[in-house]
Amino acid sequence: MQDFIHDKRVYYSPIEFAMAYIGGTWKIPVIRALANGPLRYGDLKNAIPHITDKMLNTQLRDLEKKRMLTRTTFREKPPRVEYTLTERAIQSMPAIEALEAYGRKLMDWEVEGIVEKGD
Amino acid sequence: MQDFIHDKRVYYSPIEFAMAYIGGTWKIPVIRALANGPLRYGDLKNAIPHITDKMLNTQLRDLEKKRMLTRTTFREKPPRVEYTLTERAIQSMPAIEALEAYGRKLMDWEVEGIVEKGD
DNA sequence: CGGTATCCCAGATGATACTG
DNA sequence: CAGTATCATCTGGGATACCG
Repeated sequence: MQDFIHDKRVYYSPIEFAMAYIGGTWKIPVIRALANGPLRYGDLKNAIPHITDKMLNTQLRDLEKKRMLTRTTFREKPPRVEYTLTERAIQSMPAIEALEAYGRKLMDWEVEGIVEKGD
Repeated sequence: MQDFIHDKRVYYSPIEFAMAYIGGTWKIPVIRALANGPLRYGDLKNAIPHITDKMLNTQLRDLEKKRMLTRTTFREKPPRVEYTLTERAIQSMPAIEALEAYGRKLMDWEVEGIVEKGD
């Protein structure tokens, strides 16, 4: 395919472009945590093991900029902030599930020590 | 899920583990280039735009170590070396295709400037 | 509660040149 | 043909501390 330019960056394939949206260590965990409905910052942090404030913040800002989620502030006492997935993010689910299925297969192979034809 | 330890590294999910096998800029391009059958180093380099010798080598060694492909040397004149995908790599195709489909969707959305509900 | 601000490092990637 | 070697750079992520 031809190169695709977006936001001053060059992508050599649709896959590379998709990776900009769901790649990295934390984007998929964040998307999955929000899959069943909006969550607040604190809930999100509790739902994602090992994530630090810095990484959660960085990822939330980046995902918002990429229009993968929206940030809604409710003027309550105390103020409440909710994060909600957009259609863009919801559409990534099939790819995420395919990745997970493949990851499970790889893990099973490692654990069972299976050696296939060609190894 | 519980943490998964492999080769002295900790993985928090099957997805993270899958990414170790097909993540990064060059692993998927290499796997796809070999999808229709074995290729030699030079053919591989020609088939993958923009890749440098260093990155092609690094990825071939890494993929070989992860048993995603095999390296076969034919004692001919001049010597010939062929790279062939293993079953592990072939099984990654569904995930790769799902990623590509999602990437194309994202590209279309960017180009068409479509704004979905929630944006 | 819901974040920001710094500083820092390792590993991934790139540029360039060289070799059996 | 099929690689290695070196050096430079860029960026994700961690540690730590602070703020309205």
